[in-house]
Amino acid sequence: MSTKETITSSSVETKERIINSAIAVFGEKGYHQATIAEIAEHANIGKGTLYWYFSSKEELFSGMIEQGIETFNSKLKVLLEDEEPFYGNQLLAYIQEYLYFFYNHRHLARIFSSGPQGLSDEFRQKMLKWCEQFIKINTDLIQRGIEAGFFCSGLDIERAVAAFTGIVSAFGNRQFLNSQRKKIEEESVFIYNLLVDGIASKDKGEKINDENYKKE
Amino acid sequence: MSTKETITSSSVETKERIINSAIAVFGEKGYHQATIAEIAEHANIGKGTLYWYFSSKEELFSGMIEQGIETFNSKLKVLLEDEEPFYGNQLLAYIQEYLYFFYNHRHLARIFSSGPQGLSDEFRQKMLKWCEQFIKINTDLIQRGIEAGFFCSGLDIERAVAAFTGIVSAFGNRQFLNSQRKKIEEESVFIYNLLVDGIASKDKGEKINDENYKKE
Amino acid sequence: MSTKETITSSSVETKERIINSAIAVFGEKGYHQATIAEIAEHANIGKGTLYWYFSSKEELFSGMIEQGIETFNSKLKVLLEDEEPFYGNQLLAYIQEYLYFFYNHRHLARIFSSGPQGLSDEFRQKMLKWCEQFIKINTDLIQRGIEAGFFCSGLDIERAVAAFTGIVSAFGNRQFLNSQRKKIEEESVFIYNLLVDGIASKDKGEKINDENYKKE
Amino acid sequence: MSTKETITSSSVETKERIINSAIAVFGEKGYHQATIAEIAEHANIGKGTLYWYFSSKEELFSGMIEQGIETFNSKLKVLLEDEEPFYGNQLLAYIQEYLYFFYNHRHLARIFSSGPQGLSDEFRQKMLKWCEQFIKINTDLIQRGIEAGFFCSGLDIERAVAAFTGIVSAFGNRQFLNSQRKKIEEESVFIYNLLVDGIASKDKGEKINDENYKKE
DNA sequence: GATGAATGAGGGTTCATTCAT
DNA sequence: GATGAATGAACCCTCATTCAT
Repeated sequence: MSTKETITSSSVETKERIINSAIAVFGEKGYHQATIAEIAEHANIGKGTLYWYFSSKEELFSGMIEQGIETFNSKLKVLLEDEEPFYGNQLLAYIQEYLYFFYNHRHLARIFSSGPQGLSDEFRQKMLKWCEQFIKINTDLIQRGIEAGFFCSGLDIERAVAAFTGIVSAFGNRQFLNSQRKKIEEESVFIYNLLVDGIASKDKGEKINDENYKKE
Repeated sequence: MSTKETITSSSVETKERIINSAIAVFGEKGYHQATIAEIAEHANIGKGTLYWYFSSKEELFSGMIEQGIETFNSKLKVLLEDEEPFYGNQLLAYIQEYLYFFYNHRHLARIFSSGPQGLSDEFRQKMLKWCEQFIKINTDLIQRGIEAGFFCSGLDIERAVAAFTGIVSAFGNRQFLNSQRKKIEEESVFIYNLLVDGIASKDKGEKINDENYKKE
Repeated sequence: MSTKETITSSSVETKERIINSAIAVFGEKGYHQATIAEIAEHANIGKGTLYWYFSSKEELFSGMIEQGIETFNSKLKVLLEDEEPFYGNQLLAYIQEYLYFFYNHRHLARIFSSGPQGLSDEFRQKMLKWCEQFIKINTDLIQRGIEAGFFCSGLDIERAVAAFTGIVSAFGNRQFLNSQRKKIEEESVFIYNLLVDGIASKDKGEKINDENYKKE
Repeated sequence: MSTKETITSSSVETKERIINSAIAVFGEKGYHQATIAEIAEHANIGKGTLYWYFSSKEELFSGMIEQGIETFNSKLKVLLEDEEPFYGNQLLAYIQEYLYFFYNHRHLARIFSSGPQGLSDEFRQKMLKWCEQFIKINTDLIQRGIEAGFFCSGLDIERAVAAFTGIVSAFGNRQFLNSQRKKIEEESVFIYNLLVDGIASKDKGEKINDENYKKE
């Protein structure tokens, strides 16, 4: 290993350590309540060092999220590209991955649902971009389900994506609020079944469709 | 009307004005980014006056949320106590009320989803209490659905509540992010149908149950 | 005196105290080396109080200079508007006023000669405006001298103003460097005589004019 | 050329490059606003390298000025030692040299006029020494003029030096502020004539002397 | 009841300087 | 000789809170 590589690897290590500390501290306290001093201390570096790698608190925050999002997105993409003959299995794996991620990155989830209050327009733009990417992937998931004949052909995709995201987020937050990790596999199955069949008993009233809804 | 009453009514008015300003400013900026100065200015009073009605920023915040929650909860309770013979109609009305509230009180929604980061333990306790109340009401809703034979008898209520809350929140946030009001009625029907029947086509694979899941 | 007046007068007093402290501290240390903490301490107020009156360090600096400049300019204007039959007396009084001011406001003088390095464009604009005002007043002085037949009719006014300003500034700085106040009256007379007759002996070589300069 | 010499010459070169960068950056931004990082970058070296040649920012600053001053002083000295029969020519050449230098080294001029605010006592001492050297040279110039019978024999030399320095500095700064090079030759003649004869018309009132001044 | 001037702890950021490589 | 990552003291500024009027 050459000197240069050593230096580089050490630099990367420090940056990694900073990001991990950022995840820990931002995750626990939220953006505004977390302090640079605490993050630096957590990473065992001086405050100034942090500024060698990130030009501002916001950039650190943004960099941290970006990394997480990219990791997450790429994991989801891999799952989507899997050559699984039965779509249902793919869906189930996808839901599990989602819950795992929410469990391990509660702060990211919270940031996404709480919105980028009090941050720069630049950050807002980035958030928007991430959201779009995110929705795109989920849209792909649903789309594929329709193509596979798994979901109804007339499904309103946009709404389905919203519902899907909402359910998974809620389960993620629930894990956080209870501060205890549920068996993620069980939860995944529950969500899967809800999507597949709903939760109504089979002798329930009819579904509402445009026709009978208008009659009311 | 005696002088005292006049003063009192004026006090109530002022407190009301402060809360409304708090809703406006906290709603726009979030807790940490909103300042007492701005809220006081928005309410056309001096900062000192605000402290006469609320002993701290956090108390104001907490008071504001409490009011909103209580309004919301009581609305939902009224719906639940309605003597509606068909549970489905009740459920649909409930969903609509939910979405309307989210649309009109986006900030509260955001606060709930963003969690109580960086606030006192006392506040955290209150949040927990509100959450419990909230979950309780939703649990009642689902419970009633089971009793009415509308929902499956074996339904995991806790999970169903989480899923329900998540879906509705997601639709609420979507309205906010897109900055355009969707047709709430249509969205309600979509959610209703998802709960009733799921979104899968009817020639899909079987539901997963404990037995076939273990086999994988 | 009404309550309101009392409050106002107290506010004015505080602001005045801050400006005086700013004069003292900026004057001694220069802009970048002076700290808000020291100025506040010198004024016997909290740091935050300073920000109630001035929105930034630069605004305080700028406000301080503006006040000084305006005081100075108005003093000079009064001298110019004096109904003095003999221009020479007016000139002498003007020079004296100048030296007094330089002696009492060395920092202002220094700021003007050192230029607004490291400050905002807004400040730079203000400086430019002040400079113009300042040059305007001095130009009036010289102009009036020409009209009174005191200065040569063919005098290059712009250059004369530059020379005049330079001489007086140099005497002001000299007082500062030596840290001892010379007898300002004597210095004024010296400057006056230099302007009137130069410092050459009368059997010196001729003045240079366009003709004999070209011959060289 | 031996290796050692090569290294040494390279060292000298590097040091030279640092000083030139210092001139550029200090000149543009002023002492406190210039950063070591920027100077190093401008010189295309690492920050650490700069500290190998100069032990501190202040020492760099001081070294830079010293070099400039010495260059200037030696130029002026050469002019003084010139064997010119007519003093007026020497004076004129001196003035021109002055203006040229100011034009080419505006930053040094500014530093001198802005004073050593916020720097160490050691630096202040150096500044004082340089000032003295500088005044000494100018004093020599004026002294020589008196000896040559060009200036009045009773001239107050100290004051004459101050006035002379002030005038030339003002013309130098003017060049800088206007950002356009005046015709230095013309300006020199103006200054020369002002020194020789003043700027008053010849039917002006009398010079003020101790006798008639006291009468007022 | 109402006000707003005063406070000061606390946080983000800069930058001269050091030192291991 | 040369480098640049690491450091931390110091500074400007914000803002919740208080209190005399």
